[in-house]
Amino acid sequence: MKDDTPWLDEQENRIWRAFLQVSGRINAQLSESLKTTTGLTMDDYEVLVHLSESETQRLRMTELSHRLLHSQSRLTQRIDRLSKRGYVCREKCPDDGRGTFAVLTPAGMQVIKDAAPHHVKDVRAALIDLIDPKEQPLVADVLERLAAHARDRDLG
Amino acid sequence: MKDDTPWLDEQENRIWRAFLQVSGRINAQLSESLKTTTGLTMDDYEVLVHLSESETQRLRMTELSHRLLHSQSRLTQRIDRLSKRGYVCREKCPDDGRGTFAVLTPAGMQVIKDAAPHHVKDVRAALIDLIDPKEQPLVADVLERLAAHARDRDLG
DNA sequence: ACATAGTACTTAAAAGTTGAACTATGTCAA
DNA sequence: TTGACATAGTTCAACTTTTAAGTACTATGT
Repeated sequence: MKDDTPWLDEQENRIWRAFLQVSGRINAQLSESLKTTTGLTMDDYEVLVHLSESETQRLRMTELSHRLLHSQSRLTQRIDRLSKRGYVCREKCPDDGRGTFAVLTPAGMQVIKDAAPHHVKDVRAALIDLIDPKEQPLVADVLERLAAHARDRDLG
Repeated sequence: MKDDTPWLDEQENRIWRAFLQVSGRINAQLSESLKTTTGLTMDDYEVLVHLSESETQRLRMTELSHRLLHSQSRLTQRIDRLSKRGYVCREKCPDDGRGTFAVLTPAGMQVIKDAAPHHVKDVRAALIDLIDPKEQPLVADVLERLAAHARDRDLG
């Protein structure tokens, strides 16, 4: 490469390093905690959350894989495992013969309801409660800007 | 569970969702980019960075696994692969018969030197350049607070 | 000096992920 | 219609990570 991108300065470097650490560690801690209290991985939990938030407790496979940032084959296999455990099932999409819905079962709904309070507590302890309410608007703003940018880049 | 942890409010939820998205997407994008420009995964790159920053281009396996947040066996196998490619090698620790150093080779040093400018450019594009310099001190502060907390929790 | 416990790392098998190929269905223009 | 192409989802082989032992050495107490 031959261009003028400047190196990261002191403060930029601190941001980058801390970001790496935080995203790695928070994820690890939440996974750990979820697994011991509910037997679910973070990925499992995220699947169930997205389904539970859908009006009809169901989402198309492709839509769900986009939301989770998972490949389709990864999702196929995760849904296989979750349905073996009885937390989701598949339904053919009536409008499109190619399509499949992942559907949350009552058992799945129960599991996530049981898990949620623990999880919220962990999210607070690892993230939210460490950000002063006065800082929160700016943090939310920056994070959403980053998220929007990353999303655009993934698509457009 | 039976306790008083309050649910996440609107703003807290925005922070949490955006955080999840950002950490997932930035990681995916940097990996993608690293892989196409240098053939390294993010994990490979991180190994080489840590070794290159050590005074003597070497670190004990356990120390390295802690820094990377990888299990020991995961690191063992990653070092196996990197050493097959000639970027690192192992050396017995003279002071402790149980110990092993992972050591950066000249080829490894070269690879990372070639990769770094691309990577910095990507980090800027995905993260740094999207944070206004006026916001950076606060963001650095918050992220380091989160990192410190997560680190403490992992150890003590 | 010897047993016991603990640490550092590796190995092997199971579980999960990736990426390409495959099946089946839908769309659209000639 | 039909043929070409696109889309939804699954499958399979190669690869990576996890989990659970296993090996080898160090530290500690008697």
